[in-house]
Amino acid sequence: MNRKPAQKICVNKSYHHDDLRQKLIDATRDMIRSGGVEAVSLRKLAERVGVSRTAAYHYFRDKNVLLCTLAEEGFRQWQDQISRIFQDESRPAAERYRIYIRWYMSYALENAEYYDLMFGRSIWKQKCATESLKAIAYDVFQDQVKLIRQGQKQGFLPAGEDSLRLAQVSWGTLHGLARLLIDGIYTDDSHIDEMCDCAANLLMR
Amino acid sequence: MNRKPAQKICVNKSYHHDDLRQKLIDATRDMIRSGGVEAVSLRKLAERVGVSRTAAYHYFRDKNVLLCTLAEEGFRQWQDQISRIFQDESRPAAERYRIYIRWYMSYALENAEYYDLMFGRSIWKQKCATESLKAIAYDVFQDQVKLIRQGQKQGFLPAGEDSLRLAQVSWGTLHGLARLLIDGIYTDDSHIDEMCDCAANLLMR
DNA sequence: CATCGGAATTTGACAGTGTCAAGATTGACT
DNA sequence: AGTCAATCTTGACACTGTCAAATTCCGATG
Repeated sequence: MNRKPAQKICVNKSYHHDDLRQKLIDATRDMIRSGGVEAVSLRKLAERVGVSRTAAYHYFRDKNVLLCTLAEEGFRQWQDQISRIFQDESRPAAERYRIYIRWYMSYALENAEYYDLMFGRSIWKQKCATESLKAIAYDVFQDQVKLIRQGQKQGFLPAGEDSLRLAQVSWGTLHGLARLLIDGIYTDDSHIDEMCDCAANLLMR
Repeated sequence: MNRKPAQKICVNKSYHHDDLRQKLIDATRDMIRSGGVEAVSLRKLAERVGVSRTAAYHYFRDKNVLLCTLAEEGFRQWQDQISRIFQDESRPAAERYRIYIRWYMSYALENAEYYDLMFGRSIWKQKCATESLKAIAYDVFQDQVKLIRQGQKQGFLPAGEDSLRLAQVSWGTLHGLARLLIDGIYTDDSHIDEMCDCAANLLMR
């Protein structure tokens, strides 16, 4: 129990950052954007923020919770952007849906690492997802089902199919294409618009 | 220079297993099946085979090459099974395609960890895939394009679409659904057949 | 004003991981 | 018998996530 008062002069530069939590989140987002989820290391993160290795554990139970927090943030923006697309009354509903498809794919490719975080196995496999993350994701999917049902009523989506199944399959199509491109299985990304249109043609008629 | 005859008396319990390479592959396959790609550790693998930590490095340049070898094996079986489905002349072509879709999904779910290896990011991202792996995967995809083109000629797939795009999108649909289920984003796996049928309905008409 | 509690942060430690460089062991061939 | 190259082991390094136990600090209480 020694410890001299000593260096309090130069203040809490070392101890007590304000809003370390937010700083951690911001830095993590940066790391994901540049190097992907796999490049996120709690130790590098700490070094980057200028704090000790285990400091983050005060704000996030473990690495998984930190990642879930980021993913949650992603889903909120995702939801915003989609609702913005479909609120644009200046275009016919069917065209909005085509735009949505193109937006989906370009978002996924431009934010590949972030998309991978949100929809990747690292977070969702075997009950890793936070309750609040599951909640927002479920919400987003429900929005999707509503849009599909609406599209069926408006006549540009096949009315014969069950709305839930149609939502699952149409999301599956977009997600599948996105993943195949992001993961590097489809190596030619110079015909994405054609792929989008082809998908749209199958869905809408 | 093949040293085949060379059968030592007995011994070599410690040094010189025969066909260690194959033993490593087999053990790795087991580990993948039970715990997934992420559960594969070279050290555990070595311990399991009864060999030292770095023994595997004599047969595989690194962990990635080992995994690619396994994936390659998977693709070969994959190709076999598909060609078997489409060679069954007792059923009409359109029905064969429906069967294929159901087979795809059930294979993916029953061999989730293996599917994840074959089509997962861990292998394909940023030039990790072996040349021979890329070759067989490309081959499988080309088969797919041929089947699509054939289906278009036979009239149960939309003739207006470009065959390549249609192959990309249809695979995308199946892959997307498989991934969403495997990765635990779709949590309800009790309506898979309905999802398959819905996908088939969109594709064929 | 001193002190004390609890929150914030650090240090130390442990069990993992992949992989490299060097050394040890072996069987086959001369 | 001796050599050689293939095979396998040992040692080491730099990473990783996370736990337990210190330490440091701020603010409220006496």
